Amino acid sequence: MHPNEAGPDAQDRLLDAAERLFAEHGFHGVSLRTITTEAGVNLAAANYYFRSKEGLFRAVFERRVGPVNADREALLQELMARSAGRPAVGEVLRAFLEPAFRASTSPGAEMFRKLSGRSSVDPSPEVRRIVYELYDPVSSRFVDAFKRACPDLSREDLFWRLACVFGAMMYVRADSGRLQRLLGDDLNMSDPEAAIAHLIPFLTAGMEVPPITTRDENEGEST
Amino acid sequence: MHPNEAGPDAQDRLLDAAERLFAEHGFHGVSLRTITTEAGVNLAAANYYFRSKEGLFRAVFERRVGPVNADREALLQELMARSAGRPAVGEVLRAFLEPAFRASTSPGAEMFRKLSGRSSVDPSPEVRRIVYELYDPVSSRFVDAFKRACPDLSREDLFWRLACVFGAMMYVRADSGRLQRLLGDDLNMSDPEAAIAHLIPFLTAGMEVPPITTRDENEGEST
DNA sequence: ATGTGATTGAAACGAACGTTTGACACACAA
DNA sequence: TTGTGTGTCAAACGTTCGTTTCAATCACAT
Repeated sequence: MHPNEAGPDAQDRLLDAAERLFAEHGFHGVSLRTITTEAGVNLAAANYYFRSKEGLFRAVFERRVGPVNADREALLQELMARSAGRPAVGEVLRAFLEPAFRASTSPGAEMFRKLSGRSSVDPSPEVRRIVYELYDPVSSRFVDAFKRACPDLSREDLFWRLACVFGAMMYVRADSGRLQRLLGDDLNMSDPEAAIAHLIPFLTAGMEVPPITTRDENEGEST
Repeated sequence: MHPNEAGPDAQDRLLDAAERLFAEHGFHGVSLRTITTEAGVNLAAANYYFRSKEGLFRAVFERRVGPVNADREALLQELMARSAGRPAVGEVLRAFLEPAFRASTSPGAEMFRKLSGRSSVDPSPEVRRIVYELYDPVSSRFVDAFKRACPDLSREDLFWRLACVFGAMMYVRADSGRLQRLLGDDLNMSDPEAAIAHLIPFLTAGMEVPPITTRDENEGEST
């Protein structure tokens, strides 16, 4: 390649610009022309490097999700070893949430958290599909961990409670600005440590509420 | 108007089709041609009745948000009177959540819940702006109610906890299908009564956790 | 019957979209 | 020096977009 020394190369500048603009306008809300202009590269570069607009979108996620998944796996494995397979639910939450908020403090990482949160409930099915494919393998291992941490919960109870966990995590990562409108602009949702410090106690308390539905007899736990 | 007896008129069919397609593909992910074809009306009808694509989107929301806001206002007013201005947080949650899930059982209303949840963190700022404008007046009254229900919480604590509340509500309304992928297709997030029954205990427990940050002296409560 | 205002219809508008092309510039090994 | 692969560039491809136009059509009061 012939770019060089100073600054990131075209591929990285493209990913950075796409990360920001996809987060701020959505996949269908921003054009490759806008992205490539912002990145300072030629329009054709996007298709050259990433085959298509969707390929660029996927590449933005692949760059960030890999490290998050690795951190989550490592924390979960360590937790499982330490707790002999019966972890406290608060510890599972910590292993799940910390990598999601703490992974890298670069300015691009904050943009990606917004993009990831917003894409998790994006109306476009192709957007959600890409996101889920990348997060699912590790997420399903955490579902197992939650089952072990809350053995008294029926699948239905766990379903609804994980909806609260995922929803809260996603809403904070998305940082839509709504609550700042309602409570004051001085408040800030982008501090990873504050997010962790507040979310874990809240969600732990919710997970520890006594079961609502009765646990079905034939629900085996998948050892 | 000259349509009649049988079936909804062009305007309503347009709103119904738009409600579904916006929910499934997003504002920028579906075209007026697709919407008008699905509604069985001429392409020009969308601009004729609603001035623009954005006008149609806004009209979809206005049709549904009005009743939700009215229900919320009524429940909150009744709660405030009954509790002499010091409501239990679980009751505030109930007054906030029940109208959001229960408002109408028509098939269109279920589609709108998805649309509303997904639009709350939509990457496009123009989408979020429309949604917030319609929900905010009543939502800010609920913020006050939460302040009264949790007088020991600092603004920062309340901020993070309401993020969990909004996030959980929005995630369940959005019904992205993610948790069904992880836990099983037999589970169902679209039952309003089940959502209410599970969310309220979970979120109440989270709201009642002891304060994390210390309450600032000069934070006055707005009587 | 006639005029009027509201609605529908087919067609076209210019603009913007994702993508492709082919010529050109560069680095580096042979 | 020559050949090869990689990257850049301006330009164009065909398609689709939101929106507008204007004539045709309808229900209905006059």
